[in-house]
Amino acid sequence: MEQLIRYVQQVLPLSPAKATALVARFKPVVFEKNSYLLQAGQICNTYYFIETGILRAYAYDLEGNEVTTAFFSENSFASDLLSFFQREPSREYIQALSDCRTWALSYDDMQENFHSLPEFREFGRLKIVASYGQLKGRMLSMLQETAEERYAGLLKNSPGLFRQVPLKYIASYLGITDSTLSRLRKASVKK
Amino acid sequence: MEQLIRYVQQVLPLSPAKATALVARFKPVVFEKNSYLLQAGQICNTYYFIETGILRAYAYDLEGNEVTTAFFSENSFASDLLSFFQREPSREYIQALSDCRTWALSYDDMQENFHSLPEFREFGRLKIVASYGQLKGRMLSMLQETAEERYAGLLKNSPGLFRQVPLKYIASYLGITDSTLSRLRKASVKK
DNA sequence: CGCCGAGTTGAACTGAATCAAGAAACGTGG
DNA sequence: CCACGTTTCTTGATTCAGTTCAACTCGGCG
Repeated sequence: MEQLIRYVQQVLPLSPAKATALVARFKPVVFEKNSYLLQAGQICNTYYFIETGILRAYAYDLEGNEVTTAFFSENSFASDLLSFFQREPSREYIQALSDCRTWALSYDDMQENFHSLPEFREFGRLKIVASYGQLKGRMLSMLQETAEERYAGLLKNSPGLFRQVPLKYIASYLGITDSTLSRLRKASVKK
Repeated sequence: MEQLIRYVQQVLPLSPAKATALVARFKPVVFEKNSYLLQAGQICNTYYFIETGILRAYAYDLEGNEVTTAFFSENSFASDLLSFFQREPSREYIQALSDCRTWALSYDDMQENFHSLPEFREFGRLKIVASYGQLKGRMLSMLQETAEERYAGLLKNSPGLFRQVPLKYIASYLGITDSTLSRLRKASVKK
């Protein structure tokens, strides 16, 4: 719980009392490796803070291939924001890639927080704008960069990822095949 | 002005009085073709509703090529949301591709609205979640679809674009060269 | 021990980029 | 309103990044 409070305070400077109020409605939930926090077709009803562990979100494309849309690591939030806020069925799965300890906030509790805590509104706005920014950055990298540049960028920004998750998930996150990722890795060792 | 009010009411059902209050701070501004609503380096300070006209947002990639990141048409909002909400310099240009009539809301006026009008908070949240959704859809289409599928999709969803803006901008929006777009167009005529 | 998922590698193939040239449309000044 | 220069768009030839598919290795696990 302290970890979540510290995280909130680092996003938005708040007194300990306010910060504690903000997180009061989060409930502890654990997931074991390979279990699902969300399945396609469900309305995402929970906003999770990940205390330990790592997750991925993925969807299926038209030909039935898995596409990894996001990774969620320790000290960050996991959720399908679209499904969560627009109250519509998700097209994604969110799966635990390791055993995970999380803090869960339900949609209703979040609404309560929005109504009763102005700071929570601010926090929410900051978080969604940040998510928008991440998505936009990734979007631009897909438009502008080669596979090699995207690989190099991810390796630089999230070196831990390569130690924690199977390469095939990383490949589909980068929008390339696992063969190509393997070749990129080989090439980058030589340099 | 009535157009803006109608737009607001269609996003969020509201009484005429409330809707009018929501848009009270918007000011009319016109732009002529090829002028800029925002330049890279500036902090985006205005949220524009486009009554007539069409705009595009673009940035430069590492090699100095223009990349069109978005189009904004009549009856929608134009802004660099990241720069606007995070109060940091934009990396994009927003340019009028035709003469435009707009309604402009400044950052400060938006904050006022957020504080004084709960409905505006709701409206704002809906809009940013919708923008997030659009970006995510485009992101997925970049990951999953071929150039041809993306072209077909855009043609289906925004046929008007092809009549209003130069193809080279559409090409860079799709993440392809103008040569390739030209060939795709030729191929799709044959079918 | 044998199997299975994860990763690597090779060879052939392909979608899209590049580069360069030409045609068509556009707008600007005389 | 025409002439000229500038974009815009098309097209061809070539190249290249990344895919596909299949074979093979390796490490873990039942």
